[in-house]
Amino acid sequence: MTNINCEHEKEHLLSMGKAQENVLTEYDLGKICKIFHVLAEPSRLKIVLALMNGDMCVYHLTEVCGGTVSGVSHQLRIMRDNGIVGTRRFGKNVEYSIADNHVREMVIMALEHLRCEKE
Amino acid sequence: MTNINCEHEKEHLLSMGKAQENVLTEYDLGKICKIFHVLAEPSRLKIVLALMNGDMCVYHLTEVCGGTVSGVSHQLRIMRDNGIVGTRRFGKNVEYSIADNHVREMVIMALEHLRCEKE
DNA sequence: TGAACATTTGAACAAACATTCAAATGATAG
DNA sequence: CTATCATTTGAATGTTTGTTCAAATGTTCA
Repeated sequence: MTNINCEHEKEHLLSMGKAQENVLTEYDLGKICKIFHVLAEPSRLKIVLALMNGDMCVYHLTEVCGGTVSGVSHQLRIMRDNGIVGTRRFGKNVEYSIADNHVREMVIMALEHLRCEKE
Repeated sequence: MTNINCEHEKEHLLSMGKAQENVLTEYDLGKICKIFHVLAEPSRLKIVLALMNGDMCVYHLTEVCGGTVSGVSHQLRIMRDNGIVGTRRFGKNVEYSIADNHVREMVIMALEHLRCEKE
């Protein structure tokens, strides 16, 4: 690949330089993609949106989000493995919650992004 | 489905109530999932991360992110269609940029989430 | 201990999608 | 106009993954 000469080449080469300095490891890149990936599925995002209103156990989440208990549990497992939700057991029940405020902020930003697009 | 009685049932029912009030339309849910979906692919996230350092055209992005020009263009198309990046043509070249600050914030939050997990 | 409940797990199938190569379009300069 | 460069598009394919059903695990209480 050789250089091309576009009108803004100087600026672009500068951007390239910075981008190359700030490049992530493949591992970190994968980790972050996984976070987004987890939130990218309607069934899972529904669960996260529900949990933003307060903690709930699997059964209640299923009532709010629809689908089967098994399906919801599968999705919760994936979210737990990726640090999106946290769990706490109370007797027979397991209470799920949003893992941290970064997750909350990510969802809020996505909602804002959508809201702004509409205007 | 009937009610169950877990230790925190009162709180959970309250959470359920709020969650049911704040439920999104299927359309909006899909839109937001799409946003996350776009950011969930390594090839695309690389591009977004690169663009956070400044605007670039397809060729330069390909140099920074690897892969083929065709592949990068395909991904840019998807990101453009979903309001993640914006475009501007300059002669033969097309300059790509991050669409808005919400996208920036979402990525920054994901990076923070990762950083906090490490500690 | 055993019965009932809440949740998890495993396996299997169908749908979604990133990647690639080849060909097409858009734009400029000679 | 046509040759060349930059980008886009289309079609095909191999992988990934959400969903479902059935069975297993964990927990309480009588």
